[in-house]
Amino acid sequence: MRFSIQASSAEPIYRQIVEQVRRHVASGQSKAGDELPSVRALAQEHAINPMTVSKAYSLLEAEGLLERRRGMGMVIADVRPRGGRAPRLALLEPALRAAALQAAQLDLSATEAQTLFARCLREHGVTDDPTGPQERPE
Amino acid sequence: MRFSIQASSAEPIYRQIVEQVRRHVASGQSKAGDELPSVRALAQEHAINPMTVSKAYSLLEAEGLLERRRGMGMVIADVRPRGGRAPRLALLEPALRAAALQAAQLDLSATEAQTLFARCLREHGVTDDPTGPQERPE
Amino acid sequence: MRFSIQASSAEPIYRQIVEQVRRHVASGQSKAGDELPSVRALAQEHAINPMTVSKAYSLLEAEGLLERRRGMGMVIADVRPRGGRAPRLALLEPALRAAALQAAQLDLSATEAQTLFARCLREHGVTDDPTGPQERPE
Amino acid sequence: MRFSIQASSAEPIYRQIVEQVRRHVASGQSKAGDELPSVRALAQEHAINPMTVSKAYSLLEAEGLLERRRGMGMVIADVRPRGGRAPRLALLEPALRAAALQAAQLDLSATEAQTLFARCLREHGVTDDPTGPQERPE
DNA sequence: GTGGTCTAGACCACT
DNA sequence: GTGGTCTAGACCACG
Repeated sequence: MRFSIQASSAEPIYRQIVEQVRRHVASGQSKAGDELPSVRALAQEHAINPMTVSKAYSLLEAEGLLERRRGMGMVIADVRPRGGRAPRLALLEPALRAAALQAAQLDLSATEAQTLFARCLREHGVTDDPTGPQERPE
Repeated sequence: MRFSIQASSAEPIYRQIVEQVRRHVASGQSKAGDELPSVRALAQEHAINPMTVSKAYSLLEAEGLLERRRGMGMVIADVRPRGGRAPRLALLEPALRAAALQAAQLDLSATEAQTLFARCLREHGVTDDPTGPQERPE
Repeated sequence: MRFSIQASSAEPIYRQIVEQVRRHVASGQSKAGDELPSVRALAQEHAINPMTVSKAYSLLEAEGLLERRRGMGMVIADVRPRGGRAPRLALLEPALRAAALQAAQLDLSATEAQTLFARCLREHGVTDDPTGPQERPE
Repeated sequence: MRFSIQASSAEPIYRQIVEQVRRHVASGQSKAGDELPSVRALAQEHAINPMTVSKAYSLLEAEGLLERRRGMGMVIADVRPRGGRAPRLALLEPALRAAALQAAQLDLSATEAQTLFARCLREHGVTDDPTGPQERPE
């Protein structure tokens, strides 16, 4: 599993890790039993403090998303494989609700907002190319 | 001008105030000379610390968006009405970029993300109905 | 709220704090809105590192038992006032189950185990006196 | 001799083994000369690291409870059979003291705690059926 | 090798 | 004043 850490971001480093693991699991890119990079390895790779990584892992363990295999590192916990897209959309919704609120306060039109969003999606490589995990529409 | 303050939000209170004033002005819902609620009134109404309100107002004053009228509180400064959508869209873009990044990490399709966004916009009353402040060519 | 911290215990300090807050709330000795000692105050009182206290508070916040009042410290969250004894007994049960398992492996009789438990309860000031929390000999 | 190992427990695996052997011997269910499962057998049966089993056995050997018979594995050492209940009760007491402390902090009554303990004992098959060594307390 | 805990101290943000 | 974050380094426990 590859992490992208931005020390300059306003989002705390430990939280960047937490969120990325959550999304990685929710999107099915990580499955139960998959190993995570060791605290020390991840810390060294991104030149951050091991305790910062450890904090992120501990939170994920408390959340039940990770399991500690003593002496052997952390692995993705055996969370129920929640089939549909629904859980992933639920993770995205807060960000979109916040954006919609801002659009309302800015008195923009729906088309303006959606056109801008479409551009942002393209810039991040989000398309309708069905190459990802296949799932039945609900 | 009505404020919506959420003490439980991750966004600092003073920043919530700043952003809401910015959007209100950018969208033309507040015009030069409009008065803002007094520090004490706003603080009492939302049960927050007056210093927090004062900090927000001071930032906006430093930004040039507000002016301090002695004995009369703060009023919207005489900023040139910037007609176009461009500035308002620029204010919205960061939120949408963040959402697009999350959609990418969640491995969602563009259609899924936009369908959800459309729903969020509707829930916040954002439509294509041209009832808001019209764009005025200079 | 008074804390009893034993640095020599095998139980980590941050966990001692977490458990004591949990029990304090479960037993009704702390109610929603009650303030906790500040991180620095608690750290200084027991000569421990502020970060250790902060870790405990953060875990309790993630658990929903505490709320952060920004710039004003932590308070007991508005958890549903769970009336009965049932939740409190549930918190005690794991310890008693472990003890019962040990009694079984030691091939002790029920009376022997219960007599010993009765003595332990007395030593900790647990009686049937229905007058609320009494001072306990330490 | 049957072991019950829980990798998910907070108690270290090696310690689970040590404690179970101790109780087995203290209760007379294992006698001097009885063989223990081999390190490899025990490790394989519970899918744990052989070094973990070996560590437990070594501790017990250092304690004098086990003896290493070359080529024959470990056997229970020739410890004097200490007839009384006192040693066995002493092994149980720490668990009960911890439980009593929790009961005190939870502001439970003695009767509540003991009723719950009685149920836990029954669930583990601990009765007053006089199958073990009889003795009169005090 | 793994993660856990704690310390000491710095700096930041919010109220 | 409050808590949050991060660092650097130490020591421990486990496998």
